[in-house]
Amino acid sequence: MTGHLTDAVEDYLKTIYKLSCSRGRVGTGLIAETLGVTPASVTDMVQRLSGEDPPLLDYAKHQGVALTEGGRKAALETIRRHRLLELFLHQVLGYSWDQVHVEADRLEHVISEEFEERVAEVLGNPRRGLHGEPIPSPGLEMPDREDRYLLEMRPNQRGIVQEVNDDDPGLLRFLESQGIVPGAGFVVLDYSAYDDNLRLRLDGSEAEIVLGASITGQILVEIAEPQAGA
Amino acid sequence: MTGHLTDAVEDYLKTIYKLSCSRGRVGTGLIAETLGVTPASVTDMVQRLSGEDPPLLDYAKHQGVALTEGGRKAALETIRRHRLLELFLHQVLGYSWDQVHVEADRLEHVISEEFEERVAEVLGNPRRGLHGEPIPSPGLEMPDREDRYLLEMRPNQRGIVQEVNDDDPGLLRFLESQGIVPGAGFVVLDYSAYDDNLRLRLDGSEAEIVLGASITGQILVEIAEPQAGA
DNA sequence: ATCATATTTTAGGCTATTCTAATTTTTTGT
DNA sequence: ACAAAAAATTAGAATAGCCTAAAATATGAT
Ligand SMILES: [Mn+2]
Ligand SMILES: [Mn+2]
Ligand SMILES: [Mn+2]
Ligand SMILES: [Mn+2]
Repeated sequence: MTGHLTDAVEDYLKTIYKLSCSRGRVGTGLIAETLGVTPASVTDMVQRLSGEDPPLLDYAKHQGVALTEGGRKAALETIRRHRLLELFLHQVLGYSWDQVHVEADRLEHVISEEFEERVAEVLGNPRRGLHGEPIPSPGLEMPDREDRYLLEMRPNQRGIVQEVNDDDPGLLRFLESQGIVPGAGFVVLDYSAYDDNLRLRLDGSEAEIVLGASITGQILVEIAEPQAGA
Repeated sequence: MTGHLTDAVEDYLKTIYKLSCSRGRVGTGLIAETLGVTPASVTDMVQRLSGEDPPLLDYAKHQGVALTEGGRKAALETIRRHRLLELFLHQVLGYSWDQVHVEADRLEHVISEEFEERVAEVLGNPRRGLHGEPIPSPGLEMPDREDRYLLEMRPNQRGIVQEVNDDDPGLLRFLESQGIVPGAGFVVLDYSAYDDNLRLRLDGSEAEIVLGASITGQILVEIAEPQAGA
């Protein structure tokens, strides 16, 4: 019986899911930092979650944690709710794209299956969230993605913005003001090895935009290999 | 500083508000029964809430509790959110009127002021909830009401349904099927002193409906004193 | 290989909420 | 007025989360 998961547990699982996409196993320190709690609290929680009836985490002392299949499903369930809620808050209640995350982060733990289904239907069963995030299917399948960080791009490469990190409202407002939103096509003009700045131009715009690594590391893109004739 | 109130505290205040509308001070036993917890838990909670910086409750041992002005405001804030949410779930997400209460009872503790305001706006700043409940104004004013229980009515009196108790889904489905919804006018045909049954006929309907006291005690009505000439 | 640093875990505590069982207070019925 | 019954309170304990400070373990640099 997977009884009900508490808000805290859902947030831990969600966080571990996201962190283990890049790195493999995740250390308690990183989880603590991401969640804004102390490492001691994380150790405590991961020990509890790895000792459940069907464990949600795979944990060994000093080895970090990984999600079990059950933990992964629970994480994806919460992520689906979160992303549907963000879209809903924007499209139905008129929230701006920098406001939705905080509200969704609380609501995601409280809505019923029924609510989730009705929201999905009102939104037309979307596959992408407000910031370009893929939304897990109702059956909790998550598409594999080949997106790269804008950070990795170099001059003359073309790309299309796929997703932007949504947990910094200030950054989101800036990106929106610059037209850097999912779907926007662009070309990289210049790369500066000293500070990792990228200079780029959005399709259909004259203006050139210079972005530092702390921004380009938050943006996922699809890189279009440069056409032979150009 | 009234820091954030927990879900449990909000539910206690809401419950005490409703109970103290009929009776004056409320005993711990009644609160316990309504909330589905033990009397010991209630004693504990009311002692905490009456000992806060600005107390939310006025409590004296064995004397029951009453809300302070702060407690009343907090209760009305939660009640406003609850009733707006019920309407929203019905009108925007298509919930039926017997489904909304349970969902709203969880969401009411989690939505932000922003969410409340946007929902109110989408709904057109309604004054009445889905089951006829008055919705406290944004400034938390609650209209005085003179509604009576259907229970108290006698033959030949006419009335208009104002509000039905919404915490029993089965009853709500029954009432809807009979056309007993807020706004419905009716006349009382008969009263049986033995079992307190009432027989009545809804305006624009031929059918007669017989209701027992366990139902008529859940329905608030406005009684139209019988016109002189009829 | 060894020591210094960084990371992780343990130990001990705190708050909020609830429970059960025991006790106290109030109410009621004679 | 008094005992029995009902209601309320206290005492003691559990669970979930979180914290700080101390101890243990791992890493990595000479
Ligand atoms: Mn988000
Ligand atoms: Mn969350
Ligand atoms: Mn309700
Ligand atoms: Mn509630």
